[in-house]
Amino acid sequence: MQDVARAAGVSPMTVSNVINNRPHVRESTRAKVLDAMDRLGYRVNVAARNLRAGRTQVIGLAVPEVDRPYYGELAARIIRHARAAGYQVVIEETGADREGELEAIAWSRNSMYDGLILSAVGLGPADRELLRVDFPVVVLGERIFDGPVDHIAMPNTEGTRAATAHLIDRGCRRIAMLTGPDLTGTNVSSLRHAGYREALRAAGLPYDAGLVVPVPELTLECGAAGARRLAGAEAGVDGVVAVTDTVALGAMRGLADAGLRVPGDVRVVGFDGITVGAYTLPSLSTIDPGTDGMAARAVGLLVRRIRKDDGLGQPRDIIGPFRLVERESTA
Amino acid sequence: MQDVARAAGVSPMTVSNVINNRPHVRESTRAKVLDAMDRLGYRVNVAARNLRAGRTQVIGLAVPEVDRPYYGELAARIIRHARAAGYQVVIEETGADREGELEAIAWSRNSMYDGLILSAVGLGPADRELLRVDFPVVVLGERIFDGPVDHIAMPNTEGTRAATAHLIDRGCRRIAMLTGPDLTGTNVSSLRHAGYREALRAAGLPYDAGLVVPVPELTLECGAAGARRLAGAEAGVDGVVAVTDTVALGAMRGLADAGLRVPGDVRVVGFDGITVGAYTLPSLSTIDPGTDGMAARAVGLLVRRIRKDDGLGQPRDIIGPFRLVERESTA
DNA sequence: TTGAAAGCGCTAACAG
DNA sequence: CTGTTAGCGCTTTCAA
Repeated sequence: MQDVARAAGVSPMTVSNVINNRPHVRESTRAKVLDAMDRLGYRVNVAARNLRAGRTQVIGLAVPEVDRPYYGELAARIIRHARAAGYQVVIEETGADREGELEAIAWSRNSMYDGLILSAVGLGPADRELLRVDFPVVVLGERIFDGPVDHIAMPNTEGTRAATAHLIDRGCRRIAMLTGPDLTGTNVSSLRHAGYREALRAAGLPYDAGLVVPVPELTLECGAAGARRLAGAEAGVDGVVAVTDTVALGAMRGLADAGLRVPGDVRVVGFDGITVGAYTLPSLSTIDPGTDGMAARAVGLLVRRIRKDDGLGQPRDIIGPFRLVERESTA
Repeated sequence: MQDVARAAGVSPMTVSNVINNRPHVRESTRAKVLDAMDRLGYRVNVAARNLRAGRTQVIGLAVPEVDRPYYGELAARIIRHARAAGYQVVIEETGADREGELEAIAWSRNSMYDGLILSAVGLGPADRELLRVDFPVVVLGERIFDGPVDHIAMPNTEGTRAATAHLIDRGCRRIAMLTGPDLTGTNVSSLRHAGYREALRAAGLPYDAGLVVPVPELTLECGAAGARRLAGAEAGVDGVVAVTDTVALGAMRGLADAGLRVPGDVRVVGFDGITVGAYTLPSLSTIDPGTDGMAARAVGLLVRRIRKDDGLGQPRDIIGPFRLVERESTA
């Protein structure tokens, strides 16, 4: 910048004014500066600007795993909304555990980001105080109500209850659930499992622990293996509620491997509304939590916190709406 | 930091030494400093460190669209390799066009990133000179050979040739291709189309332009629509080569909608080796270009360029190996 | 409309 | 083992 100023015969301040399109610069001066910038191939140094400004225009996004379709779609939407608000997004993987999530928070405070969107699956109400940081954080998807930060939850229990009720509605009577490994606490699996259980109770159906199959990871592979295990162990299963769409897609594969047809023998419903579910054979019925809306709200809230927008007041707890999407897998 | 230094009764330099785990700090001093840091809730200011160091430990990754499974998986792998090398990753979307890609390069030069991995689909040999920047760039996936930057190409033509030959091997004689919109130049679609054509010629099969169906975007939706269009317009098609796995999955859906069975009536093969293809019904045969290997090489090369590692010499052009993965869709 | 001075927070180089 | 000096490149403030 010094160089440009010298080459243009002006002060660095004037160069700065030109770069930032500030008024009160004579046209001829502006032209001289632009010309010098061009000749010298000048680029602003973002690091210096950040230091001076005390912010980076970068937000962090911490998700369990980027290559799970749901998080890929979530990340894409967050990136777009952030960009629209003038922010770049750095993606971190937490590995779907509590430690990774806490680490993401700790890192963020190194002022590399102006704020953090944390898609949490491992944190629970007990970690409430650990979220008390002097730094804008929005937590997505986990149920830590009345915590110190803004929080956008999914309608986990309600959605799964609706999904299960939908199967019952379609005539299923022996409905299994494929869940994650941990049914204690307030993680996604236990909340969705609760919804499954509530729907059974509401319909007067028995809860059979043998029909609840935990899978170690929420992946296609584990979903397929879980479904095969289920098909081998339990007879007469006519419905499967999967904790996520990815697990559901794996399950449809596993059921086919076991010689069961979907929806003929077994109906299947997932949760998340990922795109590919609309195109599989059969297409997958699911609970759509409105991912784009969640992304928009998360970015919007975070940006307002970063800008210290008053009128936001206390941390907010938001639960979005959901929509049951009926497709072929429950037809 | 000043504050910490004052609180600990030492100089800022000593605080810096403690933070960076440098030797030659007496244990008692280190303890005092750590204590002061703790009490004051001190965090290093990354912006200042970046300014001082002239680098950010951040690399940019520009991809067409984050929520296409292939790019999601690619991004995940790049993030992991980058992290292992001590770098964070910012993801930018180019929107799959040349302008977006050039913009990504221009932005990067604003020294926000130490380097850029550009997954290019719109740039062509004509843009070779535009890549001549004083800034480490690795181009992924596009065929700009002998350009000014390192370049990791996919075996587009060879892979599609093998995929098509595989269909011929399986007895297909009227093989269609679903491609992207542009078959001129050196984009992914035209290169893969060339492989398709080569394989037909090698087998002595006629090339029928009516069997080449361009789709406007490489999405599930367009793949499905393209397949339906194909099924309506051409009779006796017994094989489909899709330009990507995503298009292939859409196509399997579209063929089913048209009453055609895969692989009974029509065999389908894709390209990219995305995970979900192993779990669909039927599972998708594909050309696996070794995405993780590409990601590792891209990050490795970029990091060496950033570190000005000599011994790398001239920009490199690398074409990875590929592997035909035979699954149910071509059984 | 333009410029001079000062400092954001950190660390390399060197001195003690 | 610890401290001093200086400067990375930018922009806010105030003066000309």
